[in-house]
Amino acid sequence: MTQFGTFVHTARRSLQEADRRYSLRQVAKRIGVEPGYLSKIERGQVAPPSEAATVRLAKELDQDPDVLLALGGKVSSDLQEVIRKRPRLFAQLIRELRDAPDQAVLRLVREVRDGDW
Amino acid sequence: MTQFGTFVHTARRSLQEADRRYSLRQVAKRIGVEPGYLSKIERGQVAPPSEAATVRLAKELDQDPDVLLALGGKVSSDLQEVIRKRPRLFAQLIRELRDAPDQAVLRLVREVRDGDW
DNA sequence: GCGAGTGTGTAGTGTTTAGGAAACATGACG
DNA sequence: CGTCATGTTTCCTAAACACTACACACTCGC
Repeated sequence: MTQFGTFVHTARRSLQEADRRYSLRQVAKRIGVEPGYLSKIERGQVAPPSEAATVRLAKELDQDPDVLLALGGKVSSDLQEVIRKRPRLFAQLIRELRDAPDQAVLRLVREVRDGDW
Repeated sequence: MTQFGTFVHTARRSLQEADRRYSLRQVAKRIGVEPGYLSKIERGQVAPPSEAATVRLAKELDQDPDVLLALGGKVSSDLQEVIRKRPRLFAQLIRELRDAPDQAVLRLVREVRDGDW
């Protein structure tokens, strides 16, 4: 999963260009990990961090946590909880949507948001 | 999660009543774990087993793997993969459906199955 | 009463996860 | 030159995960 490291590195670099508070060290400090660890993460030398750390990192870099978690091979635990509460229902829905085009999924989202149940 | 152990124990016992091939030892052997381990699982003395072992157990006991995984605090990795491929889309949909009644989710499932995209 | 089969208790094992500590090298600048 | 600040490297580890090995005790059928 070098995807993860590259993504983080690129995002941070881009912020750093405009604002030197986005050095590796300062970002590491703000999200509560050691600089050495963040360095290894960016270079893909270690596995992506825990869910909690990933979310802190995403927020710090102004990225979507769900996307960053996905790059790290994870799924947010609050989503998992929703599924676990009604496993048959959600398993069926999600498998059904595996090959559906984005459009179709989006339509469902809207349909639900307009709360017509 | 003693839910898990109790569920497994009950399911196995019920099968065992009619068919003595469903002793703890024989089931353990068929799903490829040590009897002592399965015993501890049923009594909640250890955490629920890995995803792979859970699925084998579910099939052996003629139960829905997704349900058993859920009882074990897990979500099937193939579902996770679907989500990880389009994290924003699925995160939004699932969160939107968190409080929706079963009826509403079911309607979506049918809607999608009737493939109207 | 003994052998087969049943479930259980204790102890220990290898692997993975999720990092921390500290030293090192580089470059920029005043 | 000295001294920041930057990123990197090496080494280490505590805890959780997912089990195995094996001895023990009980009971049922013959």
